[in-house]
Amino acid sequence: MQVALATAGLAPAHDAGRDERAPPSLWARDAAGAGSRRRVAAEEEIYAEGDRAVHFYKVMSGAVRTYRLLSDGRRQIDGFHLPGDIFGLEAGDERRAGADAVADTTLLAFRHGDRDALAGEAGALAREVVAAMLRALERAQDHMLLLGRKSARERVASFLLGLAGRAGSDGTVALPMSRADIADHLGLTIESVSRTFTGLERDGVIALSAQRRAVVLRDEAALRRLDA
Amino acid sequence: MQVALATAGLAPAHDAGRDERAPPSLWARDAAGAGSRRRVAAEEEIYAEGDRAVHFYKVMSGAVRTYRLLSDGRRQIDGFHLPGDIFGLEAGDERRAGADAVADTTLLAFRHGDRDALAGEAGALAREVVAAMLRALERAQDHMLLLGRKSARERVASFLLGLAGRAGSDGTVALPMSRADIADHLGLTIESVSRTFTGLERDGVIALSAQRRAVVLRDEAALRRLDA
DNA sequence: CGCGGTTTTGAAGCAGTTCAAGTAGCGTGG
DNA sequence: CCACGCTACTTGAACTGCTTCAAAACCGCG
Repeated sequence: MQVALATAGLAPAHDAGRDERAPPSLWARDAAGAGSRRRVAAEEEIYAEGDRAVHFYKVMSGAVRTYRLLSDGRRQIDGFHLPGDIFGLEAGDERRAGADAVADTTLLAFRHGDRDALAGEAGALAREVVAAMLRALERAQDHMLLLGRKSARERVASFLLGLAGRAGSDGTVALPMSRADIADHLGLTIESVSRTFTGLERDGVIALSAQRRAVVLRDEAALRRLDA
Repeated sequence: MQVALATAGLAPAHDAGRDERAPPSLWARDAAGAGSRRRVAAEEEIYAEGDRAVHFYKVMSGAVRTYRLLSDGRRQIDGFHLPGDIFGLEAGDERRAGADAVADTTLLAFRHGDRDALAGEAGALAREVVAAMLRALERAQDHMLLLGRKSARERVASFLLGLAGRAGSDGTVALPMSRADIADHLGLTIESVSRTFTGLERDGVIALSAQRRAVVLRDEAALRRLDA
């Protein structure tokens, strides 16, 4: 039940202006296209709201959150981005959301300007970008339904199923993000998230690992029923 | 604070298959491009979730809501579409949201297939479609923040300011939609919406018309403060 | 082994919901 | 033209799911 991108866009490229952050020196051409590699440590900022949008990214490893803030600090994480996901596309030339690494992360960075060039030919990346945009929109819809109309238990169920569907290998789901991140994604408090996990475990629907950062889906059918 | 499109997409056109509804006979070529005119009465369905997506639309007059449903009937309206807005673009060939007219409405309908043709040249419509997609994404983000983190009063304030910004001529905002529609858009109940309106009126922030379907923004600054 | 951060648990509070009337606008038909 | 009946909106009162505030348990780490 994740929402994907910050915002996607086909806006004209703005190559002028300072970059969102001093671009780290760890760049290198990559085989997977025109992207440059960038490494980000856990909890490190990738870009902030208001920054000039120069690049968009593909997650190679790790996990990223994109979020918006209210003036008093309330935060809404609109999506977690896992390996393979593209994020950071913007409609305008300014960041409408912030992004930072949830865990140690490796990214592939592309200039927004390249997109247009790439769009001309039948490049694989161009398709991927368009697909990412569309997926972002669908996820945003799903997430609005979740935030507007689902109970805490339903939200957590949707979240776990969504994660399982994306990163899920077997019935075990890794939770690279903190309870606070989950809470800010699901529109709940950390206490509610924790209590909901506990409740689902008590009911035999899930099992929590000792370190609390992984979940085993014991009764996926029950979760799907909750997903309404 | 509206969210715009159902979902936007550049998916390959699927000209086969039945249309979402028997296309009404009231079609006619229009000067504004390749669109055909379609009239829809208030509360009439334009298309339903699950329908094959054949057209996308531009609102000429009236108002449209696009929404998703949970199995038990809970509804989330992801956006209201006012004159000038484009909605009904889909990533896949199936409708992920339903749409119906809030009031008597006139639409301009375009085949999804046309989009690709139009995209090739530098048509005005093509630009408009892309812009609509991007706007939809930005609005979805704003709306997720609203649904996930704002109080009832803040939600209503955002909603009114959003409407004012779009359809707003002077300080008066028309509300073509019912309280139920507003509630399902803001993730509240009709009672909460009503009480919040009443509360804002009591505090001199807004004034409600006699028929309750229009609002005067008496203290826009106060609303903006609430918008956080 | 003790410290700092995260997660869980507990208890009280409250914003918004739910259930239940009451009121008002409006089209219909007498 | 007004009474009727319908539907939409508002208001009231009680309830509750989630939050808030507080503290305990757990974990990783030096």
